Amino acid sequence: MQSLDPRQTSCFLSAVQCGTLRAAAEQLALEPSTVSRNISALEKVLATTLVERGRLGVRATEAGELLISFLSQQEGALDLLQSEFDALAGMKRGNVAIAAGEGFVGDLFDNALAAFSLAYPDITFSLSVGSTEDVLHQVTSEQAHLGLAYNVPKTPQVRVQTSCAQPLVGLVKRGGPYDTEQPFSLDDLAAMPCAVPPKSFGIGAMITAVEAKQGVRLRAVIETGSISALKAFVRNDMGCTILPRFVVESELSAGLMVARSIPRAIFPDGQSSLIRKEGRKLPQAAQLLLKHLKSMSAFT
Amino acid sequence: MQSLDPRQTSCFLSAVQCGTLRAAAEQLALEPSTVSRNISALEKVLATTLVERGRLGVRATEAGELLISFLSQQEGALDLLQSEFDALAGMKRGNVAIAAGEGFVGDLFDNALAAFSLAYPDITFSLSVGSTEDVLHQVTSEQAHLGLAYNVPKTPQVRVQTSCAQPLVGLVKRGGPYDTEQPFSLDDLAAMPCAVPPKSFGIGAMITAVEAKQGVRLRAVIETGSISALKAFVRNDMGCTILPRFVVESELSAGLMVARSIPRAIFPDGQSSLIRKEGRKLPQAAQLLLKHLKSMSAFT
DNA sequence: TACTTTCGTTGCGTCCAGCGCAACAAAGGT
DNA sequence: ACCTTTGTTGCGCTGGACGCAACGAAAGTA
Repeated sequence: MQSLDPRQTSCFLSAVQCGTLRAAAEQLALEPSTVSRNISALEKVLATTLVERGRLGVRATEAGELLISFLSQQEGALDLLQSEFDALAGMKRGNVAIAAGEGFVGDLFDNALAAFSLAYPDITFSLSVGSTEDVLHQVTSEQAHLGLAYNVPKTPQVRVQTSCAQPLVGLVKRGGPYDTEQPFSLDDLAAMPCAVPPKSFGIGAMITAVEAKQGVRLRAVIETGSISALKAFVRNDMGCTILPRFVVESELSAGLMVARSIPRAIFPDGQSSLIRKEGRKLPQAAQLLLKHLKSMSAFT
Repeated sequence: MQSLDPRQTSCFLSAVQCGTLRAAAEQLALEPSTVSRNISALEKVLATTLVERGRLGVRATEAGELLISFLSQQEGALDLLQSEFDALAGMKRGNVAIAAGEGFVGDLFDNALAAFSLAYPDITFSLSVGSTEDVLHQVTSEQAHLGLAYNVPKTPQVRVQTSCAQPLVGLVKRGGPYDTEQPFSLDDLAAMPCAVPPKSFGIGAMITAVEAKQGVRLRAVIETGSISALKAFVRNDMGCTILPRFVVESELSAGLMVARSIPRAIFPDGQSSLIRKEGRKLPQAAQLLLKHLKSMSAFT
């Protein structure tokens, strides 16, 4: 009964993920020859070909796909084992991988992670920031334990742990030329330059849907996934952006910008959601964090 | 995300199985210092104590028990992966473990394994020979993939893949003093010396049941599980033995002995069965062999 | 109580398995 | 036709892992 050498399997996984042995070598800080040899050794141990090789790089064979799946399951099982150890020892330790829309980041740190880290100093985090699509993908592919996103589409693979209606508001510089000092009508919005997120973001998708439904087009001067850029757009009085209120709590408090509501007839309420993969057993640390994330502004 | 080094885990498993590091070292052909270091390294990687150490040796901690369980599951998953590889590649390779009553051995080789091995030269076999009880145990404890036995009792753990009614016949030397040249009555059988298998054999159990029911006792001069011995008993004209016909096909063809039928009123038909453990997923090679075994004389 | 035996551990020296480097052949791109 | 990038292989180097020896601790025995 043979067993698998972690150095060999990590070379294999990296190679099929990167697409070439040389890219894998770079990722692993090894030489291509090392990666090549380790994969060959693994193929010998398992007596099967794991990758197709060529000038265009490598691709997993069907057997390779089986091994990827096996290793993924094994990693999950090892995570579980580790968290069982942690639970057993009464220690709260581990790493939690979070994928979040950038809009959540301020809220996440201000209203959750700061206090949590104080209580559990041995728990670490991996935070990746991206679109609603990215968050969804990270959660379903088990690269992230938890996801924070806006307007997550319903999918059987994802369990919405908690969510909250979060209407979009129009954000402009207080007292600037775009500040009409009253709720925005669609005409108001259409008349001024806007900065919006792309469609892969929950907000961007919603804006696109409203444009289609209302037969109107916003003057999207800037389209970006960067919340900082959207904020900077407003801060510099270049026009208006449309975001959920919780994204800019601190800027509103500081009086840098004002939020004007938009009638529900134009923009129905969106949802901010805390998600996890359905059926995935989370390590202890992630389960602990789950409870704390409910105190975020996004969910109140 | 750490992973487990097979050298470390094998030292750990051996130590908890053997009870001392020194015994494990001996088993693994290593030095005690090596085993000690490997276990310590594993504990460091997992950040938990896996064994309690003392003058009386080592014992797994609760965390250690979790790891043992994990490694066992991993080994099972790896076996399955390997057989998936085999199936995928269309390669006919692997080892099939068979447990059989000795009576099946001739039939097994003559009518199944010879042709099968020609067609699949890379498939190997482990054959253990024993009683019906032994066969049953080997199959249910997954030491054997397939079992060949006579009069297998019904049990939910066992699936009978194929079976066939196989009446017992009286076997005597052709033309010898015990050859009455007509079917045996119970009195005939009781009057001559017999060689019979023990009760743990399907045949032996059946004989015992008939003795009880008919209120008669055979002169069991020899009781043995060795089919060769039973045949030799007849070949030397020492008396009669009682077996299913397929056990002695070649001897009958060669004219060395004759088979006289026994009325069903005395011995109801027995069953020869090909069995496997219910719910166990068989490797590809065993599944292939399964089909071929149906052509044995025992099942026609 | 004193001595013996067996346990796991640690210091130290040795060595070879696995690495990096360089060069190569093959295949796709320009 | 030439260039670039791919994966592979020969060869030399080295440090990680091993064996050996000795140690301290704990249980067994006389």
